[in-house]
Amino acid sequence: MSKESDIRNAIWQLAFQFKVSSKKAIRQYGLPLNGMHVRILHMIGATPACTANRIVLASGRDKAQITRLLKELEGMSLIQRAPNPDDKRSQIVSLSGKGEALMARAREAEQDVVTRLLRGMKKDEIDTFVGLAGRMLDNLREE
Amino acid sequence: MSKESDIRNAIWQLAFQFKVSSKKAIRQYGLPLNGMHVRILHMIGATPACTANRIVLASGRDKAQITRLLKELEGMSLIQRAPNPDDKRSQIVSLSGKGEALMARAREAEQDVVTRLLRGMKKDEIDTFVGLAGRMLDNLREE
DNA sequence: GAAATATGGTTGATATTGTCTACCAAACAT
DNA sequence: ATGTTTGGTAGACAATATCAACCATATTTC
Repeated sequence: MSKESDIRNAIWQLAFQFKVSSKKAIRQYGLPLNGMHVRILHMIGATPACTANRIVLASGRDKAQITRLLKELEGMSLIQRAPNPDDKRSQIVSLSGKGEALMARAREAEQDVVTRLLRGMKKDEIDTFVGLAGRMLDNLREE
Repeated sequence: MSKESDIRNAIWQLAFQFKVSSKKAIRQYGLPLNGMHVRILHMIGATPACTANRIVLASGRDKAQITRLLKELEGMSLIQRAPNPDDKRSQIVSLSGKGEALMARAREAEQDVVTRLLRGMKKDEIDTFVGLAGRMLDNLREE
């Protein structure tokens, strides 16, 4: 198997299995969230003055998709919106109290998966992996 | 940002961007294939006595999904089926002449993406990444 | 200051990928 | 011979992704 196949398979298989494991963990915790919900909630929690556009930029996803996801999260009362003082077109979204509580549980669920993922790995190996992944991502984005 | 967030983001963002770039390349080559089509065709090309079940096991995907994908590829005359001499329930699938030709083009398209992905990276860095990814994948599968 | 262009967000429509269940024929175990 | 498991298929639905068109607002240009 060529180098090309190796790297492609590695990324493809790892990402899929990781997603499946995370989804299973979220489900086992009884959380009413999908993968993208959790990802978006993490971003909202970690981003001051968070707007839909910032999530679009940070995630690389289509703005239509992000708009829909935010609507679902709003419908579940996990986030709240406030007018953006700097731009009448947009709103600042933030986690609601319920959203915060739910995200705490989600973090636990995901922590379990990451612990399994990284078992037997040294800190510098993890850092190496993240660093290499970052460089590859940068390479792809240069276009 | 915690170690947990780092690794999760790294895998998530890299996999997505890689998929998007690959899809774009396939499209630019004018190939009538989706991501999963290309993946499956690769597997068929690389697997002697290939059955649906072997693809299910190798890819981790649902057998219903694999069945549908194979049907689509058959419909596009990219693969052909022959009775499995060892098991009357299953068929051996292989690339047709047309499938071989199309896969040659797909490999070119994907080669371009991998070349960009790996730009500025040494062979041992790539091997390290693939090795680390493999270990993580193994960790997740242990359950 | 008005007009043109770009941007943030929304909606509609559709495509692609994924998941779960039930079923049938065949293979395997008892 | 019977019961259980397996390979594959089909139905139904869920989740994720993409593209286009639109509106209100912001920015740029003249």
